[in-house]
Amino acid sequence: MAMTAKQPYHKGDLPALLLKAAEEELSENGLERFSLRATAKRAHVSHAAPAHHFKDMTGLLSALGADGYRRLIAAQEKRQAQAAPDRVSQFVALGLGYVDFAEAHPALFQLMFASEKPDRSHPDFAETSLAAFAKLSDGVNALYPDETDQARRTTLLMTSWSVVHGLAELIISGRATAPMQLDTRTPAERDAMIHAILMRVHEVEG
Amino acid sequence: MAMTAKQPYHKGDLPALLLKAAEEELSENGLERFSLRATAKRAHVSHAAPAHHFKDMTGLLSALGADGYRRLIAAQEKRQAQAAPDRVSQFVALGLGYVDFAEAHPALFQLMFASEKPDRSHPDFAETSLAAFAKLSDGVNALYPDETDQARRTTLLMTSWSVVHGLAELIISGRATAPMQLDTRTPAERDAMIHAILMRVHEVEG
DNA sequence: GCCTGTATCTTTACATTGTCAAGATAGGCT
DNA sequence: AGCCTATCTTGACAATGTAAAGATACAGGC
Repeated sequence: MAMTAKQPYHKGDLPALLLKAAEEELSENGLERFSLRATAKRAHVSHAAPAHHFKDMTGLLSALGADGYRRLIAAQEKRQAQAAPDRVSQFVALGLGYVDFAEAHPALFQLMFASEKPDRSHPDFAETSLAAFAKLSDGVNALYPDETDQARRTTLLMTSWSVVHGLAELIISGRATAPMQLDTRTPAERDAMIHAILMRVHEVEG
Repeated sequence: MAMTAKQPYHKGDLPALLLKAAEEELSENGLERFSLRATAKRAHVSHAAPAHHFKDMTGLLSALGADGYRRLIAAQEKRQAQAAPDRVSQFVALGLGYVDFAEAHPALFQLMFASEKPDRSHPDFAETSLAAFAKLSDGVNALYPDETDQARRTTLLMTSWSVVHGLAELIISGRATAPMQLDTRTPAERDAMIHAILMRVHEVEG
């Protein structure tokens, strides 16, 4: 996402400005109340300005979603950098980063995974979402280096993905708050609970 | 215009008609393109007619969501009736019914679990969603009748719920199709895969 | 039987939305 | 300099959810 130093016009880097404004709108109002015109207004441009950079709302949200995948991966890598180097710790870090991201950017997370507003065939969106999938897939495979049965690998991958994705969804929709008593947990307790949930899927010792 | 004999008014049971129309709209257009006016048009009433029975769109969708929870439970019970009576089979049936429902009514599922359009404090919505949660919770507890540690019970419940909910979300969003090759599976194969994924969480023998 | 009242439904109106088309602006290029 | 093209603004349009006012039809009291 690095931008060139040379500003194209008098307005500054409008695409970046719009992406920033769009995310702020998303955070404040949620995905379902997202408005293109409000985004333009927040960026101090006319309501039709976004159309020239992103063709329509789908284009803007596709670009924003692609950015989201990059930041999802970054959140996972941040956790991995803090974690012990063994396979299990590295795998759990993937899940913790996944949940971190969902909690920090719930509307963006929904945009990326549970919305038809972005265009999944958008080049950037498709590429980054595939990269995120590949990262998770690699993490699961690294947990079971000796597993050769393809069907079992699929089961392990889908179980891992399902549990972390489902947990993220249940947390950001507020449905996990009461069962897990999340509002009375310290960050360390929260991490320990998520660790226990994620590793319940795997018989590997951690 | 011919009138029915006993129905309250000349129009028949409009609330039920609207709920049916709303669900058809939801199925055909998805949650994000749902339109109250289109629903009214489908029911052959004016666009403002729904407001008198359900105050606004939130009211209609809350009622529809409540209906969804009842049918989610029904889908689970149908699977349970077909399954063997042992605890493990009954538990897996809960998960299969959960996924069945999500696949059969993806937009309704999203409305129930991943939307802010319905009002979760709506009496009917709150009650039925709680009943669905209780059913799942009971199923998990029945799997571990001897478990007394509350923290472990919570871990087991949240892991089970996360994995089945995440799997449902990944399936209906199309993200599980390729990894699981769902488009080349027979129903029996699909059930076996889901069974394997769900039971990966539990060390109980099945 | 008739009249009033009330629940039901329709019509009208309004602000907001996304998108398109036409006009305005300004920097780049020959 | 003068055209050109990308960029942005303005204006317009259809669709949407909601509220208010008008119309309709049944219920109940007299």
